[in-house]
Amino acid sequence: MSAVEKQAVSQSEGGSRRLILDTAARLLRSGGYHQTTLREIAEAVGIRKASLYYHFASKEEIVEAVVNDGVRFVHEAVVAALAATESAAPRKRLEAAIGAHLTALHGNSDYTSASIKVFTFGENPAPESVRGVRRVYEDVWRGLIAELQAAGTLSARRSPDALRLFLLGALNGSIDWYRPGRFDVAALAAEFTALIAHGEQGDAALFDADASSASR
Amino acid sequence: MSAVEKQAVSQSEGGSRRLILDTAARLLRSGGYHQTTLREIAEAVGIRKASLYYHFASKEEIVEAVVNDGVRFVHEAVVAALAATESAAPRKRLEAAIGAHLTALHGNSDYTSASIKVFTFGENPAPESVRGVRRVYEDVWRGLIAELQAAGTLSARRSPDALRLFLLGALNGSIDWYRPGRFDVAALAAEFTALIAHGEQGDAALFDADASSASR
DNA sequence: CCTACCGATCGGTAGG
DNA sequence: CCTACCGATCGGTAGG
Repeated sequence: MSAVEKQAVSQSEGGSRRLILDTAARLLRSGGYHQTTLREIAEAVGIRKASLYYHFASKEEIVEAVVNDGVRFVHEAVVAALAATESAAPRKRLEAAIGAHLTALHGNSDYTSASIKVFTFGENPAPESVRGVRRVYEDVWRGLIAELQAAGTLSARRSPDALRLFLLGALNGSIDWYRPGRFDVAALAAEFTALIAHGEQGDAALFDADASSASR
Repeated sequence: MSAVEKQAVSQSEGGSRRLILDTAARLLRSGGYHQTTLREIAEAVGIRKASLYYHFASKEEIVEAVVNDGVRFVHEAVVAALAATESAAPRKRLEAAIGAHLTALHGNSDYTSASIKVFTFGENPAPESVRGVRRVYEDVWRGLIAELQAAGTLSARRSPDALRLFLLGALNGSIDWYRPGRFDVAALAAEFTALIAHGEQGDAALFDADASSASR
């Protein structure tokens, strides 16, 4: 079976849905909702625009699928990072969660950054499914922040809501300035953790590695 | 001269340029670049769409004017806040600057939030004038952060770039969640200041007022 | 998954 | 600041 035949088969077998979403995610990441057209998506995929309607009912449905997948992606990454540091120091868990969030945003997948881009510049009220998926992810941070405030890693005197909104805002804001090479994600996660976490004296070792690369 | 006559005169005398920009700012704030059309702007102003071209050469020119004014507006507000607290404690100066930035974003003017909305979701590379105006504003924060790190209010061990990007990202991110009534700007400024500034013991009085209103 | 088509709307221009 | 107009492009549909 030739590569062309294989592609034809894989498309007819349903892989084309994923291919459409991958492409849409990439275009939405850089162009946002209105700048991204169905024609662009179709052309990049290699089909006709009308054929998109064989897989999806509307542009909104495509965008919604990308946005939800993007939130689920970062959600799973952060949950995994917390599971992997289950018995580590609270501060390490925070750093791991921040690192996972930043990696989801700036790694190889376009879904999460597309999600932020589209949602942030959300002209229309986000569909209910999007708000639900997002809230579930935010709950992970609510839980983590409560844990860290109880442990004293984050000040118990601060509003948990303000903490979460401030931190997630700062992390998501990195899509506007983050460029690989200027910062690397691990160094950035360590910097951001140190910015809001107590017990700075504990990060002397981190600092040597951090600051030199993060202020490069 | 009545208020209505005054308005009519100011419009016929060239106030229409300002009126167009005010209207564009309001629409750009809620809709972003692509969602905001010249027809909408013209209709809201009460003229024909083609007449916009009597005042501006293109949509881009209108948007650019709004965005630059928005950055200048927040810039002036922060500079004024710093001037007003010139001899105050460094921490108070930080709080004043944060409060001024938040007030510019969430106060009565639409320009700054339109600026953030359009710039953030900046599909196209921002025009040179926009990048210049923005950089001048960022320099205010560079200076303040250096001052605060020297004073020990912000940790000198943190990257100044990371501090600035983190803080401004968090502040600008508030356009996605801030609603008057849930938080008030002054309480929010105090919370955010406490989140990143040292010397937390000093803010016991603030806290009593803060947390109760900020976590409402 | 395709060809062919549609009404709506976009930013912008001509000419006054 | 207006009327009148334009080519381009949008998301979406018909019918296969």
